[in-house]
Amino acid sequence: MVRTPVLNVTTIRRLKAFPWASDQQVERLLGQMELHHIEKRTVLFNEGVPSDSVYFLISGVVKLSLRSPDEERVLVSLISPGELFGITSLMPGMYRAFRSEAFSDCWVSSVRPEVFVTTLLDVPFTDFSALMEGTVGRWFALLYRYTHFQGSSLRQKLALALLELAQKFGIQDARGTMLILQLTHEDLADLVGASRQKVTEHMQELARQEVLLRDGRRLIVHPDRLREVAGLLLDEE
Amino acid sequence: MVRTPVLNVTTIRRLKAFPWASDQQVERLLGQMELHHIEKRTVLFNEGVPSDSVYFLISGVVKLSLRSPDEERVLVSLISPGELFGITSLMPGMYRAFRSEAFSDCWVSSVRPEVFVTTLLDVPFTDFSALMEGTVGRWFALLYRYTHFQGSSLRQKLALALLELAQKFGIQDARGTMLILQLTHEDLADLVGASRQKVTEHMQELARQEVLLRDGRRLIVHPDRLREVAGLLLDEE
DNA sequence: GCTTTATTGTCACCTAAGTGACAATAAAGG
DNA sequence: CCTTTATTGTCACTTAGGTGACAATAAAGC
Repeated sequence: MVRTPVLNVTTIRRLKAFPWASDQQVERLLGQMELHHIEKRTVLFNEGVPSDSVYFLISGVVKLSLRSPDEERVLVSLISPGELFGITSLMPGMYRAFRSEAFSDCWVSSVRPEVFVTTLLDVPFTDFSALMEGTVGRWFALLYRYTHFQGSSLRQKLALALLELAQKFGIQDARGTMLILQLTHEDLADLVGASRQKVTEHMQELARQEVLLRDGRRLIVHPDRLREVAGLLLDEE
Repeated sequence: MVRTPVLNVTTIRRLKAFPWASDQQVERLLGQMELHHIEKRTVLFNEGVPSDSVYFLISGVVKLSLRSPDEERVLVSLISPGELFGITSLMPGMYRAFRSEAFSDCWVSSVRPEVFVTTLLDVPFTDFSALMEGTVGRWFALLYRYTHFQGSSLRQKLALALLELAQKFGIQDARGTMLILQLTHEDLADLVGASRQKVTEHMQELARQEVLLRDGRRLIVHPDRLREVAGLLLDEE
C-alpha cells in the first residue's frame, strides 16, 4: 500500500539537504542509510536512552517532545522534511534529550553517527565528536534548562538554574556544594525570568527547607535536593 | 597592577579544557591566541554583530544576555573558566545571538574560528562550518526561540512559535505564508507552554488583527506582522 | 447522510507571579 | 568608624494566564 520513496542524490538536492556535500559524498552516504516508514504516533526514540543514530527526515513531520514535572508533554519542536535530527548521537556518550515521534506518517532514514561524519568530513569520528562536545555541548545544557523551564513553577525553575550553576561554579564543602560566585537575587531573577521579590521569597523558602543555605553572600546548595525540587529525580539528564 | 596570567599547556590542562587535544595541538593553538584583560561590566560583543572570534575564558565570569521585548535583560548564561564561548562564529555568516560582558574582572583569550578548527581538527574550516550549520544550526534556532520566550507574553510567544513554523513549513500563497501542517490549538499550546483555551483566545485576536487567517484547518500567516507582534522588528536574528 | 469523536469558542472563577513601596540589613568607600 | 549605596525582606494590590465546564462546530468513520 505504501510506496517506498526513491532516495537518490536528486531527492537530497530537492530537499536542500547537505548543500555543501559533493554528489559522491551524498551517494556514499545514501548507500549506508537505512530507510524506515513510520506511522503517525509511533515513537522513534525516547528521552534518556543512549543515542546511536542520526536521522534524516524525508517526508512527513516528526515531533520532538519532553515531559514536564507535572507529567504534561512539552512540544519542543516540529521537524520538517530535509532536516537532520537525533544529533545528540554526534556527541560522545550522550543520551537522547527529547522523545521523537511521528507527527504524521513519515519516511525517515537513519545512519550511524560515525558513518555520517566520516562520509561527509574526512576526519576520525572521535576527534569530531570531542570537539562538538567541547563547543556545542554547553549550548545543549542551555537548551536543556530552557526546555525544562516550560511548565515549571518559579520554585522549579530556580532549582534548575541553581543546579546548572552548581555544576559550573560549585566546589565541594562540608555543608554541600558552594557556589564561588557573588549572585544577587536580582541576577537569579534575570536568569529564571522572574521578579526579584518573588525570587527572594522562594529562596527563603528553599533555605527554610534546607535545600540551600547562605554563607554571607555565597550560596551552598544540595544538588540532590535541588534535583528533587526541580522534579527530575529519576530522570533523563 | 594586573598580573598577566601564564597561559600554557599546564594551565589549559588544569582548566580541563580540550582534554582530547594533544599537547602539540594545544601548544599551536595557544601560539595563535590573543590574551585580553576585561574589566567587570565591559561588553565583549553585542547581539546582532557579525561573529568573527571564538573566545576562551581563563579566569573570572562572563555573562551572556539578551534584551527582551520590554527592554529588560534576560540573563541567558554565566560562563565559567575553562569554557569556550562565542561559538556562533563556528557557523558561516552567523551573527552573535547574545551579548557577552564581563560579570567580574576576566582574562579571556580569543582566536579566529578558522585557526581554532584547523588547529584542533585536520579539516578545512568551510567543510566543518557547513556541517555544523546543517546539524547544530537547528538547535540554535530552538535556543533562540526559548531564550526569547523569557519575559514574553503569550501573544508574543505565539508569534515567535508561528514564525519558526512559517520558516520550516511555510509556502508562499497569494494571501501570505501558508503552513502545510494540521495544527490544533492544543499543539500550539504545548509548543508555547500555555493552556489550550488561552491559545484559542489569542489566535482569535491575532486573526481579528489580520496577523493571520484560517483556511479550514490550515493557517496562513504574515511573517512581517508576526515579527512585529513578537517585538523583534529591527532586531538581531 | 448520520453518528461519533475531535476541535474550537466562551465563560466565570482561581492562583501564581508581577508591581510598587518601603523598612531592615549588609557591604563598600572614604 | 561612619556615611553611602546595594541588597534583602515584607506586604498589599493587580494581572496574566490556568482551570473546569459546557455549548457550538467541524471532521471522521461507517
